[in-house]
Amino acid sequence: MANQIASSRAPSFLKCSQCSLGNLCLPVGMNNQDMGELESIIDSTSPYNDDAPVYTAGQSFDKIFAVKSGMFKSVIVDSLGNDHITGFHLPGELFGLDAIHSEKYTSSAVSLGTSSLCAIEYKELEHLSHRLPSLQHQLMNLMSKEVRTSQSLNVDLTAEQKLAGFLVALSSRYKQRGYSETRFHLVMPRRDIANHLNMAPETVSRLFKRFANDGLLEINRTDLTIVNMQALKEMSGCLSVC
Amino acid sequence: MANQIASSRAPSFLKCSQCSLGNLCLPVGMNNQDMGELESIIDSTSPYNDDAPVYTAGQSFDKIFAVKSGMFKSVIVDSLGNDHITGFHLPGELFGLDAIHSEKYTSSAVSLGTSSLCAIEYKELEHLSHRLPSLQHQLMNLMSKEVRTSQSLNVDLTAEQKLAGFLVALSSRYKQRGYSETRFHLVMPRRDIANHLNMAPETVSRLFKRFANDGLLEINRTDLTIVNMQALKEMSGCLSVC
DNA sequence: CGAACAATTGAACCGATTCAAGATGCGTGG
DNA sequence: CCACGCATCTTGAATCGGTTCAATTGTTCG
Repeated sequence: MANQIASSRAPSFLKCSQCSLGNLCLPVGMNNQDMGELESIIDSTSPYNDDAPVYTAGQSFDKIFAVKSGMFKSVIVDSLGNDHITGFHLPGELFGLDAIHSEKYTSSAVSLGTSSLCAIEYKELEHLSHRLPSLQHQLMNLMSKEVRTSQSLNVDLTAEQKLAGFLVALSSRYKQRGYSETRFHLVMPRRDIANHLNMAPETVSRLFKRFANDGLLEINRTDLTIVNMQALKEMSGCLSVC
Repeated sequence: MANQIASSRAPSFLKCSQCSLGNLCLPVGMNNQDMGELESIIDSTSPYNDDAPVYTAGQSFDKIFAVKSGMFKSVIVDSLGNDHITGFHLPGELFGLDAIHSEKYTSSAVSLGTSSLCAIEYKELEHLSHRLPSLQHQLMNLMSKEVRTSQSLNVDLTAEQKLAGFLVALSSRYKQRGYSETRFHLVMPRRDIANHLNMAPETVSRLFKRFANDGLLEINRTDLTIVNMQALKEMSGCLSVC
């Protein structure tokens, strides 16, 4: 609830360019005119409340999304009805790209707390990228990075390594977006962290306690301060970072 | 060390088009002229022997590859020196795409047994795809699919589910390429299967035995026959297929 | 044939889960 | 403003799937 509502009164594309495009991963190496073209296909939408779905698995795919504020999570559901959180999306990050292949969203995206985002028509983006090679390059880059990230999650790690790695990765993503890398809020509940990392919530709890006892971090509810980043990195096996 | 440089006597693109492009995933929905252009940037290389590396992690990225015959595996190495097999590559499949982002190969690719492949200059492919929208679309498709596949591997499954799912996925990939879906060779040793699925080789061994006892399959060394595909699919939780 | 390696089998062990309470925080309404 | 109730988080003890270690069998190839 801490995240403020984006009052979108001003022309949406302008607003959007200010609050999100600036630190969005797409416009690397694009000139102003290209940026203008990119902005023109981006729509701002009204905020999402807690647990509000952006899209649901199975829905036909048309847009990808960029987080403006707050946080979203992507969830897939297996045949037994168990769901699995494939990722959390921070401000400035894109999601929905995994749906391109099947032309349907393969996961559901849900807001954590109150969040807001920009929508981008994928058809238009693809079309635009024909004329803007740098944009296309950037898109492929993103996809490639996504592959690498989820591959590195596949290695077999202890619960300790996974949680340490999760925190280090989160920290570096916040840093990249201009937020503090040592202090931030764990917007998602323990249950979600546990689910994402394939462990029991109890294990997350025990580990946080141990990390705190060992002087690696301080944690109070959702308020996290990383004290010894180096130790966390080493503990994680630092695959995702090195 | 074993891999020599393309002894391309015949015009290489002709060679390659016959043995691989036909069931390669790229040229979906492309006309003949486009196909010709695609072929012209593809190089054929001479065969690789057992354990011969196509590229090594850290090498600067320039080409992606398509398997002509045999099998390759992709391996990443973590900071502790443990390696992890991120995937096996069957005839007709592409690999090396995960390197686009970092401009370096992030994994090593190694031949299993004797295998051969085609090389595609990524720069040229990217360039070509500016003029061929369908090719670009296809590339994004592939990347998106790759994301989805490695994401679905991240869910927490029992050893039984993982192995069953591995076999079902392998079967469907062979089928897609025109091979038998019920009988094929497990080219890779047990150790590699175990590594890929994050389990001990002993566990793979025990499970194969149980699957055989339960009448799900027959297995003799590398020679596998799937007897009860349906049961395997159900056992796997069939995330990768459904 | 015999060495070297891969695969199998058995038994002890361990990390993480599960189950079951308890503690803590938080919104709601009296 | 406090008390209640619900949800989340924490903590402890028992259990289990899968690993590890060790020994055996099987396979390949010089």
